[in-house]
Amino acid sequence: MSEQKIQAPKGVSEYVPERSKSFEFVRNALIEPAKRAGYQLIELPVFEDTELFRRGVGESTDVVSKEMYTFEDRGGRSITLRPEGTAGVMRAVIEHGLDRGQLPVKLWYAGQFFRAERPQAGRFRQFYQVGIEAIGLDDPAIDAEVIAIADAGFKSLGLSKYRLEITSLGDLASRAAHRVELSKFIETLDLDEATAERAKLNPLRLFDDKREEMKEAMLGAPLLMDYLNEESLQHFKSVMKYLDQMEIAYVLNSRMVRGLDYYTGTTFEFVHELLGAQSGIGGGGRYDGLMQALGGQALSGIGFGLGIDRVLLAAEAEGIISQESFVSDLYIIPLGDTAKEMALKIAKDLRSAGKTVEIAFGDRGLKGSMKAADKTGASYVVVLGESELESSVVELKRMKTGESSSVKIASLLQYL
RNA sequence: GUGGACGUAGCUCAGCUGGUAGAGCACCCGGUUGUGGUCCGGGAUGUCGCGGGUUCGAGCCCCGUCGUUCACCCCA
Repeated sequence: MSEQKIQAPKGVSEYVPERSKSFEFVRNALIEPAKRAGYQLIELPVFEDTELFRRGVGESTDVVSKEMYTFEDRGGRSITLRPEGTAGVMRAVIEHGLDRGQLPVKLWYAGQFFRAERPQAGRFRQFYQVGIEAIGLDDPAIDAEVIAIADAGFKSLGLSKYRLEITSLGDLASRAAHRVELSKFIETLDLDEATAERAKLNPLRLFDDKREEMKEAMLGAPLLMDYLNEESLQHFKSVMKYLDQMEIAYVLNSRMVRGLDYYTGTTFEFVHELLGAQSGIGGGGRYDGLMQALGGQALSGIGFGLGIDRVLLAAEAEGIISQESFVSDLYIIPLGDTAKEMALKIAKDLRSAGKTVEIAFGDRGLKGSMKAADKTGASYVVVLGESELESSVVELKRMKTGESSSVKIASLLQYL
């Protein structure tokens, strides 16, 4: 009698063969450009002190106010499953004094993140991100490079149906000035309760409303871009200039909104055309006050987070994920127990020489084993039976052509 | 959190106005002794998501629940 089945928790994304191969491929492709630009791995815990996100991400954000997995551990501490990566990285940078050496500190990470949202296409409660952070310098060239690294990852996968949107949120002074004007404007609007509530929390949010009537109403709203001070404006112009020079296409979106409080200055988002409502495949920006807010020095930084799940979805939507199957070099079919012992030994030796070798287990018939070998896509197959054991010579069969040749077991390696 | 759709074998789905389940693919075995991909034959598989209710009787109707999915919201 079987017990009741246990299912995965609601809304998690998980990857099993064959698709796990595509996931691995996408993840590595997104990491590679960061490595080539000199970013180094930082491996962090998936849970942190809840306070880190309250202060780092911001109490007023949806992420912190209603989407965090927070619980008390056995010592009565408030723990939260990380909903994003930047805060944790900053915490670790401060804790380990990484910012005491040469700047910028350049780090990359990859892993799972958690947000208790209603699941939807491309939106999961546990999801995967690849991210980088460049901390300590305010050079606009770094902004451009960070963006270029994300873009390089998408391009190396062959993605083309996406666009890069950029804007500048300016510094604190610019934002404060704009916020006053924007709030005044919003007061002239006739809003429903929920929307008014959102406006109170963060008036910029209204730029993101998807309803046509709201888009129209916001048409005349004052734009933050027009309130940037000279320094912010120059910085942003430089970023655009560098992007132009690298021939990275972008569109200026002065109505872009980001949901995390720490963003300042250069802010960007990659949007894929084929994905539906959850179309952001990556995003990031500069954060001026974050490190200080977490008890560190007053250093600026910039980084991004790329959604592996969504990039995979996008790649599948564009039909550019190659489903080349797992291929082993050699498939050994042992007939009988002595042969099985021999097979294990041969496999072990060839593997230590770098070959991918599989063995037919379970004493199934030769025909079945051949079928199994065929399915794995093995390049070569060898049958180990009485005569082979006696002569120490096997028929090395090349699966593609069906041809085979006699090879000494001892010298198998040089024929693979 | 709010609203809509959906939930039948591993996968994709069929199942007429309620009468206790089927196809294709996949899987396993075989087609004379030890060689795959085609073909032929045979076979296993489901408490019809779960729990209640209506009914003589429910995969089909009703309620609840869990899950998936789409949109809002939010974001990767």
